[in-house]
Amino acid sequence: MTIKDIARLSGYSIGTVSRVINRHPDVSEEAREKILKIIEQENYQPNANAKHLKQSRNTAVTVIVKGTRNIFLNSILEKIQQYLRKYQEEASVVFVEESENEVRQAIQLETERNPKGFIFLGGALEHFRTDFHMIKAPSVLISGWAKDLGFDNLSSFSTDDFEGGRQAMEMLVNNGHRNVLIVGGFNSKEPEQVSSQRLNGALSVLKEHDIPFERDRQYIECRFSMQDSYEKLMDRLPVEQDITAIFGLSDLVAVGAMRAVHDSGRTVPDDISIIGYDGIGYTDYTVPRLSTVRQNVDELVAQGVDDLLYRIQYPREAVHRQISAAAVSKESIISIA
Amino acid sequence: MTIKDIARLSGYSIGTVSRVINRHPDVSEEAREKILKIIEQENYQPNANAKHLKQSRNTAVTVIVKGTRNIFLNSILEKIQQYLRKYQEEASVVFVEESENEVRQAIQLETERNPKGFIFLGGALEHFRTDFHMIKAPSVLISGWAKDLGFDNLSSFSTDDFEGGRQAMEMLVNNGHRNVLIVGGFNSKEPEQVSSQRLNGALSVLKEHDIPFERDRQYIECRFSMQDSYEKLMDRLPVEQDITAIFGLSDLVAVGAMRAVHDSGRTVPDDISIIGYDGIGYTDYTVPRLSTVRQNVDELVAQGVDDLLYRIQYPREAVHRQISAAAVSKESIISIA
DNA sequence: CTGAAAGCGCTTACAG
DNA sequence: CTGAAAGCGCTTACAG
Repeated sequence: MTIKDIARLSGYSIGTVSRVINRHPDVSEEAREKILKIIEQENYQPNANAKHLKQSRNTAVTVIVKGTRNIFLNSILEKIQQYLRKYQEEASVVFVEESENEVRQAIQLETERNPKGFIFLGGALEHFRTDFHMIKAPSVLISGWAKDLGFDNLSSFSTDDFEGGRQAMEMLVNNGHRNVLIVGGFNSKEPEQVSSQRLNGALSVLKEHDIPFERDRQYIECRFSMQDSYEKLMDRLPVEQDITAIFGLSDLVAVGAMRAVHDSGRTVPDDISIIGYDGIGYTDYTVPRLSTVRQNVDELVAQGVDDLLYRIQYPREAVHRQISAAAVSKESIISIA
Repeated sequence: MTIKDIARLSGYSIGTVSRVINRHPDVSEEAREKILKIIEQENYQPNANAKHLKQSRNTAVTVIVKGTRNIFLNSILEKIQQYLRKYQEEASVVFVEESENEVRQAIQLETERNPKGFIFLGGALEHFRTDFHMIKAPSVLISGWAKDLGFDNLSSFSTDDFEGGRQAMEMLVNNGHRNVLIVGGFNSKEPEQVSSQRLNGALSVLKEHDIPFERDRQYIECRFSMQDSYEKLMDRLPVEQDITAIFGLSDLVAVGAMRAVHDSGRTVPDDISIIGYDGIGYTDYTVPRLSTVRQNVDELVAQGVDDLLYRIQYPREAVHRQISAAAVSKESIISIA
């Protein structure tokens, strides 16, 4: 079943059929209806290769996952693929190490494969700032905030991370914790980075309560991985005998922290309370269960993918939206008030 | 830069250039060398759309992941993508729920997109047995054993799961455990299913040691997820006061089991020792650290992908290979000998 | 608003 | 072993 068959069946030329398929305006209502009906009847699917030969665009949306072994991003990826599938869209996927520049990778992919759109899962804003202007395809950043970069082909959908950070810290403070460690991310450079937002939200709560926080000592940078969190904390916990709580800026960081607390001879939550961020399923099965700030992954994915598919069809300006999160209290926090 | 440019630069026709690119035998050594040199010089990449328009094959390899929220399969997926990338190959990915028929999905995808090859990550042998004959593209099953199905376009690479199951149970038995529960998978139907292999390996060890095992009572079916394992064991643990060890047929199952043991008022490993299977990174961060049978993911991926790419180029018969695994002892097992 | 035709970049019988 | 040419299924100026 090709465009030729549809043309024959409808009595119009292949040119007109093509115009109908591509929503070209200069087609009579009559022709459009008749042709659409036949396309439907015959369950005709245009050949993507032929289409993109002309347009020299690839048929797939390319998803770029920044970071490996990241359970949270993997769970988003699953949802994205399943959501795209509903619209018969193909998801091509590329995993980029945290140390690599994901935008440069995308630039290279655009030359090699020319995907019709990019979805970035996570990412370093500095790379977007310096390199994204080279990207032409409609793109969306999920779990990141690109509004202030001002690219007209880059939308972004993220959790309201400042507010999420606030909620996490409020939960600790409300339980009487005044001496906390915050762990995760690298926040010197980009204030819009998700980890900075979460950190700043948390700090704003401390400030409101007049709780002192020595940033150099009490904020610990590390990758969003169990391993890095664990190693950094194994170094620091021995010299931090007074802290009563840890806010891990991602669940993986919090899980690494739980293990480090244990290995440094203290107990969660009796000696140290812990809260994470993301809401990965695993937080229900740790011992103790991990309190966390649950991101609304379904909403992030639905809005992000909808926006991208729309902009692939009908160019319009990028949109930026924040989705609210909710802290969830579990066994890993005790009240010391 | 198109095939035309290469033809012009080399002095040969585009037909000959095309033959060189596609490794067609009927080309003189002289022409081949000259053309390859120019291709190299100019860094020419054939246009995949044009190529596949003719061959009407999609440019991507489609990876079908059987199961969502499966950390182990996600980690394999990451490696597969990175490995394919090295060869400039595109990975299109589809996640299929455990309850769905992954082979029927593939059949549909083959009609819609005609990928040049399929990689199945995990899967139910019964679906392969009944439906795979409809698949034409070269395929490989990773983490599954398809040798006995005898399809000539389906290779398979798996861990030697019988041996892996043996190692896990030997570790328990050597530590004095004689009253164990084995949890995970659905083993009534397919003896070649990975879970059956692991189970049978474990049972063979018990038999050698003359340790009794009431299969109906001591083997518990469940999905390879934390949640299902947790729920099944919360039901069963109260009535199993005598057991001293649990073998989870996947790490996720073992993690769910750890939590269930805890919630039923017992302690790991003091009351109940636990060993898992797969070797996901998380086993290093649980409290206590989880003993497991580590699968050699790098090897599975390297061999599986190499075989598939080779067979896409040069049809040959499917290969089936088992890769050895190694049990790793950690804190979740104590000796009661 | 519509059709006829050129052309996208490649592969592959066919003829030599 | 090689070239000329048809054709894969589509899009899009061009002419009407």
